[in-house]
Amino acid sequence: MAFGKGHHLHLIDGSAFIFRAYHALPPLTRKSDGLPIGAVSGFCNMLQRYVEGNVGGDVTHVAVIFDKGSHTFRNDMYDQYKANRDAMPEDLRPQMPLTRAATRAFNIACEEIEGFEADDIIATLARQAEAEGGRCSIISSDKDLMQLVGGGVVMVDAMKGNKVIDREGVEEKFGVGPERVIDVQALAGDSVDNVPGAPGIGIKTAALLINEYGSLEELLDRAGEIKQPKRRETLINHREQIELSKRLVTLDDKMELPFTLDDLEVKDPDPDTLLAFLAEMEFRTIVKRISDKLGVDAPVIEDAAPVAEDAPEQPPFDAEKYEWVKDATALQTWIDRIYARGYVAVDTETTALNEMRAELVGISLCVEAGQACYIPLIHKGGAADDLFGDDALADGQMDFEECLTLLKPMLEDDSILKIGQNMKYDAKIFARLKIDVAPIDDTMLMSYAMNAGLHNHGMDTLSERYLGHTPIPIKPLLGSGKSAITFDRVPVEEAVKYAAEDADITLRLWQMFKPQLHRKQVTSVYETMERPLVPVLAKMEMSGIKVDRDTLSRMSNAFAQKMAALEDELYELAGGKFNVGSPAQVGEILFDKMGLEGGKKGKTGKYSTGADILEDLATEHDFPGRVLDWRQLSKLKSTYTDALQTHINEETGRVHTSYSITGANTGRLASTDPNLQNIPIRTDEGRKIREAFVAEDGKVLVALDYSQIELRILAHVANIPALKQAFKDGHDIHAMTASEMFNVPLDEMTSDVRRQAKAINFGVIYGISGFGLARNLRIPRAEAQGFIDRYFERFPGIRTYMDDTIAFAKEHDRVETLFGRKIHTPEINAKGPGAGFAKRAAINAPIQGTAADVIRRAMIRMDDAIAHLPAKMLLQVHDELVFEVDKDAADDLIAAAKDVMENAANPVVKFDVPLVVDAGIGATWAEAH
DNA sequence: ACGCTCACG
DNA sequence: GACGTACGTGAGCGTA
Repeated sequence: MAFGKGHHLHLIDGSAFIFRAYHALPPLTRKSDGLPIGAVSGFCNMLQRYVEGNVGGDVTHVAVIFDKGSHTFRNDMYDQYKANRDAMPEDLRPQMPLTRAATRAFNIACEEIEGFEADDIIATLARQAEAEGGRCSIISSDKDLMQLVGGGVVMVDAMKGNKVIDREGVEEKFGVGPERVIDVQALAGDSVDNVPGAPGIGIKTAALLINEYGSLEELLDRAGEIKQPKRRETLINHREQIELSKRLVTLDDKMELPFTLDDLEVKDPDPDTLLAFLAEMEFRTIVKRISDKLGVDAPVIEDAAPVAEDAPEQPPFDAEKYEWVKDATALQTWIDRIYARGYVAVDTETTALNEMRAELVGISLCVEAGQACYIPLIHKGGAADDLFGDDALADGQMDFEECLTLLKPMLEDDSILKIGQNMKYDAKIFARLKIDVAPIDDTMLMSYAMNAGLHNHGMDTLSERYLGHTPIPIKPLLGSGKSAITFDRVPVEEAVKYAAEDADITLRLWQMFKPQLHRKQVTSVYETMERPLVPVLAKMEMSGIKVDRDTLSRMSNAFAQKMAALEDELYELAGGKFNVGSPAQVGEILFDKMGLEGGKKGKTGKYSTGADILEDLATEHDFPGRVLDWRQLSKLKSTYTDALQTHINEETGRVHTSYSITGANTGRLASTDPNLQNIPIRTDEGRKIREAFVAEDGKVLVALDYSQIELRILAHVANIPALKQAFKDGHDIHAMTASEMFNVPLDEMTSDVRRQAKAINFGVIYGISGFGLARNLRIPRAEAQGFIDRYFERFPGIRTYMDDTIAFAKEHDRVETLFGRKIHTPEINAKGPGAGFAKRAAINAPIQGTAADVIRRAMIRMDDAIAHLPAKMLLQVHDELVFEVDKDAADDLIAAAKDVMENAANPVVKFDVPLVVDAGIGATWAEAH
């Protein structure tokens, strides 16, 4: 039957499928021979899901289109086309032919043509289908294909839940109809494909211009009429480049193809061929699924692939099935189910992301994959009550207090495990409502324990990677910018789908991760250093630290005055007004206007004006020094004295940061909203900011910090006798290093020599390089290299440690801390400049990570150790803990806390060197440190 | 949204 | 042999 009216052609962008599969899955290998097959596996799953999704659909013709080779006619037009693409990963290359074989095994047409991109073939076929009066759906999210939409052609974005992109979708993305997409692309260019376009013009501006002038050609011809001088010149000066860009982005839709539309007719796969291929790949799960579906016996796979165990059969996600809990009877049914099961996934919806300010809006629960509910509590928008802004409660919601009263016993029940994704957030919301959620599990922390370094651990990432499911995005529900609404304004109907799905996803992730923890040997890391931190941090964050607004405000004013004075001086020196805060303008004045030497342009074409460069120039001119002074004040004012005031909570009068447990790959915490881990201390002026951090009346702040913890850990792991002895004897480690290296007796040590040794000591922790040390010490590179050589000569154990660490990383794609925390280093075997980064990170991670483990252990034990004292732990700054305590109990606190910190490694790790903790007391953080 | 700059350990 | 590099973070600003 010839393709024509009533027929529907599906064109699948093969490369997009492959890359998505590759990035979505861990690097699986075939068990029998170690052949990488992660991408093939994902590709087959996607094909299978695609085929299933279209059973009974109206698809009549289908093909998967691939790219062939990397050289196309576009490279002949422009040699830089796609020149910035990274090389294909080594473990993906051998999988490329297998994806073609997989396509054929599914009996789907598989096409690729030398010298052309898949997009050109897709364009040609789409136009042919259109000409024959049929329809065409392109399965891809590549915006380059949007020019084809219209007539009978649409795109289907498989990444976004098969969202259909039609004419309107294209207009939304490009601001013009499909016919003008290439005009917009020609102007905007494309950094991914390295299409130059017109410098400084993005999609928004391009669409504006094209809509005004009708077409690119018209625009270029009448470019002289444009009012904005910069834009006018850009278009006139870059005409050729823009026209080239248009040719690059225009798809060839008139290729001569060695096959016809009729050849693409949908055919059922041959079960034997398909199963044989899948069995050969050792895809146990998908073999079983397809055998069951076709009603045939599954071929025997000798060696079970490990994927199968991790991916038990799960019902598909179906937002329509989630329950809207409206009353106590319905809720009680859920509570009964939870007790029958022993565990429940919980998620809260609130009015804000800041837990200290957010109000609880609703709760979702899930007890079994696919079976979840949402309990809306204070959604607005019931009876129209426009006088009061529609603030009436929506119908179908149970009483707030009644709901909490019913849930509280369950949430606090020792026998019911509460599972969450980032449970610290939900626990804090509940804690403010006097509910102590325990015991808990946290899928985000499980992922972190298993996969630190591989990817982030947000719900969207985890769901996509491990469940192959893209969660309902929150953006469309809340909107953005000025018109954004809070979750209590989301219609309950929509809220149920979104909120219940989160609990559903969390439960499914937990079911998958729980058995993996053992297999990946991170159970103890998770159970001793991740999960127990949740209540500890929640408590610290809720305590907050008192910050004195008046002190900050006074400092702000003083800074503003000094800045204004500096600005006047700078304008004088520059011979005119300019924006001191603009690095670009500072660079121009220094290097163009004043003609100073040493201007280096970065990749954006701007002069670099970092502090190190300006410091070098300060000897030649007054200007750069003044800029540095101004910058320091500007930083202190905007980031600290001004911004910090906005973070003072109205109710508590204190600042409540939020610690991210999974924020840093090494095991360190990260502090946000505000970041209290980078409050100034290095300069006297900045240090004053710490005077605004104060204790309540009758109390004092106590700061305890580990002395040289990373160097002590280095001395231990690299087993350097001289360093270990120096720490045991309590000597000045930097002076000792200097003495050993430069053969200077300790009593003749100069501060300068000690400073250099200190830089080397730190450099070693960071994965030292001659270049880095030279820059840090401002000495010639050869001299720096000489220092390093001498250091390694004197402490050969350090070099051995570094080599061993890198060898371990190369073999296992990860490094470990002394406590067993695993930190993945996926780039360690990469070629190119990335390799250097990866090596240094691999050297640093076990040291920084072990120190992070030590303080985590201390924090977890601290609660009990100081429970008998009128004291609270408030802050953690990597190697420092800050407490607030009644004045007369300060000494007791110091004794207790110091003991916990110094012995935090015991009994798991027995350090050869003592861990020493220094203490300080004061009315402010400045005094205490 | 992204790069620059700079605050901390 | 050249190239580009100290490790780990977060926030504010200017610029597109």
